[in-house]
Amino acid sequence: MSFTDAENTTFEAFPKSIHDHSRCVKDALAKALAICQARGVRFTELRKQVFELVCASHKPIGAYDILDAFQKRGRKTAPPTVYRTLDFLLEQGLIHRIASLNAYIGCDFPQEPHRGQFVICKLCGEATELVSHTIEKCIAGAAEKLDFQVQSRVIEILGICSACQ
Amino acid sequence: MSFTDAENTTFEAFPKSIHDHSRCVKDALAKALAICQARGVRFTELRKQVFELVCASHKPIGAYDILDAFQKRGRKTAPPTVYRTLDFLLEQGLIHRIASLNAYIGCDFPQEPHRGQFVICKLCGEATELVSHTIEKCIAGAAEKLDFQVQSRVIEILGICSACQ
DNA sequence: GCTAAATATGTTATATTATAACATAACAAA
DNA sequence: TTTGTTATGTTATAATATAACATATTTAGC
Repeated sequence: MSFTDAENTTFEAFPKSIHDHSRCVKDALAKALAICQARGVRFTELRKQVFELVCASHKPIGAYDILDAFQKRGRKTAPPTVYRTLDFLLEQGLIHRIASLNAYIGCDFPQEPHRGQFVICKLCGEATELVSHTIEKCIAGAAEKLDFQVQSRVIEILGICSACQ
Repeated sequence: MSFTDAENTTFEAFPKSIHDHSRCVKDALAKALAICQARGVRFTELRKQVFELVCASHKPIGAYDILDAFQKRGRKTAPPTVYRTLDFLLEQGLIHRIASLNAYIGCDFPQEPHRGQFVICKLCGEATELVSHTIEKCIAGAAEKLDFQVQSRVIEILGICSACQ
C-alpha cells in the first residue's frame, strides 16, 4: 500500500513490519514476470530465485548474503553468477542498489520509470522507497542551471524509523 | 566562488576547470587548520597531507589512490593509516565520501554544518557540491510524515557536465 | 622536566565487495 | 538441426575496507 502526500511524494508505509509479506512477495514476483514477458527478456529460474531472496525482506541484502543462501541450499554458486543476476534485475528496474550499504532491495514501483529514493533505518535495517516529485524537480532545476545532463541519482536517507525510536 | 539561486540552492561553478586552483587548495588548507584549532583537534602532518591529496583536484579520489601517492613519495603507508585519516577528515566535515564511487572529495563549505549533495560528471570525473535547502526541506517533510529521525543522507547526481557534452 | 594518560600512527593479517576472462550450457530462430 | 544468441558456470584476482595489536607522539598534571 503506497500513499501520495500534498507535496507529491509517494511512499510506502514504514516500517513494513505489519503487512502480509507472503502476498507482497507473490505480487512482486507476478509483476516481475509480467514485466519481463512484456519486454521479451527471460525471467529464468536463477533470476527468479535471486529476486525472491532480495524480496524476502524489506532490508537491503548483500550479494554475498545471496551467495550464502544459495550455498546453504546446496547450490554451488560463485560471485559472478550472483552479480550478473543482480545486474539483470537492476537493468530491468526490478531492484535497486543501495550505494551506502553495498546492498540490494526490491523496487516498490517496478512498472514506472523512476529513480529510487530511499529511507533506511540503521537499527532494524528496513528500508522504504520514496518517489518525491519535489526532489526530482529540485534536482532537475539545479542540473539545468549547471547545464548538466542527469543520468542517474543516488538518494539515501539514513536514520531511525518510528518503530526503533 | 559559490552562487545561491532563486530556489535557495547554493553551488560552486561547475566544471571547475577554470579557476586558480593553487589558491583554492591554499584556502582550503587554511580553513581546515583554523577549524581544527577552533575545535581543539590536531591537524597533524599526515592529516594535512591526506587532505592536500584529496583537495588536489575536484575529482573524488579513492583511498588506494592516496595510498599510491604516499608510496610514490617513498613513504611506506598501509591502508588503515589512510582510512583512519579519511575518517578523521570526514568526522570534522572537511571532506565527504561519495558512496556511489567509493571515493572522497574536499568539502566546499566546511564551516557550516550541512549535508553534502553532489553533482558528478561521469566523463571528466569532476564533482561539485550543492546545498539545496529545497531538497533539505522536502526530505525533512517526508521524514516527518514517516516519523523518521534523519541522521545522514547520501545525495549524488551522476551525469555529464556542460564541458563534456 | 617527568610520568601517566590520551591520542595518533605503524604493522600484519584478513574481511568484504566486485569483476575479468574464458568455458560450457540452454534457448531461439531459421 | 545447426547456428547464433543469451545465460550460466568456473577460476582467478582486483578493489575496497577493517580488526587487532604494537609503537610512537603529544598533552596535562605533577
